[in-house]
Amino acid sequence: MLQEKILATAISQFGKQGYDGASTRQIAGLCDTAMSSITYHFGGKQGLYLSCADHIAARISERLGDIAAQLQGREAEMDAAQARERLLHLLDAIARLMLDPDSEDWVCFLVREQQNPSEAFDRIYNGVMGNLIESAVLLLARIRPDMPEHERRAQVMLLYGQALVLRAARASVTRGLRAERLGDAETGILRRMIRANAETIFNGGMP
Amino acid sequence: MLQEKILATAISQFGKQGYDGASTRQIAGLCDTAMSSITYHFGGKQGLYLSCADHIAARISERLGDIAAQLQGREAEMDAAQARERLLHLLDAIARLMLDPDSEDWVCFLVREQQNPSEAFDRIYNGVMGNLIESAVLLLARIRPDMPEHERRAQVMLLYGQALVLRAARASVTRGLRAERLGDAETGILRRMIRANAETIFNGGMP
DNA sequence: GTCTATACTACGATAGAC
DNA sequence: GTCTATCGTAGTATAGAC
Repeated sequence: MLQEKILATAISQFGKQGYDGASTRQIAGLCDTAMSSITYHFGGKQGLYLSCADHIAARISERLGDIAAQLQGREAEMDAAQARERLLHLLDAIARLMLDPDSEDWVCFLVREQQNPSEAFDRIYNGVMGNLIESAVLLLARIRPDMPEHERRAQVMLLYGQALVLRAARASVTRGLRAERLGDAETGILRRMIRANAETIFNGGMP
Repeated sequence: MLQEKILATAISQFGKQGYDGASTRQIAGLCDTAMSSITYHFGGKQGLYLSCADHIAARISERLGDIAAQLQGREAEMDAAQARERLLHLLDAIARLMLDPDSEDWVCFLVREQQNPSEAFDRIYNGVMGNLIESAVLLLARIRPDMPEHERRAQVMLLYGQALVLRAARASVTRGLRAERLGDAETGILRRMIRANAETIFNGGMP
């Protein structure tokens, strides 16, 4: 399917080079087609970019949607131990996402987009990201009912930050770990430590 | 000074729009000068970009250099309690940096640069960022001598990640906190929680 | 639907006047 | 040092053939 090929190529190019850096000519060229195909199928560069955002939202759903769907509205029924396991699982899934080479392009797209959010960010946030944050907040409410709501929200963002850094500051992380790249060994350590930190934080302030 | 004005404007534009998105014409225009001034003073767009990197490294030094300088080589002499206070102070300084509106432009520059690191990233990393990471690793070694070196390195990156997320995913953080922007109230909570999390993590696994 | 042609704009670099 | 003028290149958009 030409449209899908263009979409995948565009996400890769936008992710690598940013909106302005990527060119429709080059994207079309990589798909062995003419630039005007993009106009025809997506209405232009801007339209292509927004379609990329929708596609990314769909991919996040594919990958994390199961977890979020299982949670949908059930957070309130869980006991603290169940909620804890679910949240740890969610955090690990996000960490794996940030470490997965296959997701590099579109996570880069997303990180770039957050630097100056446009309509594309709205689509992704409203599509799935917001749900992932809200689910985590609800789970944390079961784990730490003592904590004020606004602190729980802050805590969720900080927990996600530990995963995000693995992609957003990849260049610093590889150097900081004195590694050439994040291989299986580094990946394993980082995932274990994110989990351990989260568990420690869940217990924080509680006897 | 025209050169400094161009530099400040360029950091802002590169930060907001990325390397390709920013244009030398526009940067010159914002400084009420001709585009060829950039050629004259910096040798071209690429030269200007690298000068921005050096300027950013200098600004990080201004702001965090004191902390790093005080630490220079003294980490080994400290006892665990001193090291703990120093590292908490360093983390808070970085968190404040990520929250400070004045640093928005150049932190954006840095986040963008990490998406596909060039020579500009080398200059900043070798200039100051590497030192900040290594200092933190040495401090953590005093606090958690039981922890293997490679885990300490990973832990430092995760701790920094909690601060980084405040800038790199600002759009998600403000929405996640249900805030319009990160004001004094949110800033205070986030800084307190980063500190509390770090303290908890320092104790993690220790009785 | 997909291609070729072309129009139009904006960019970075550079030469030369002052 | 700073400016104007110009060149070549590369971008998006669009019209029209097939």
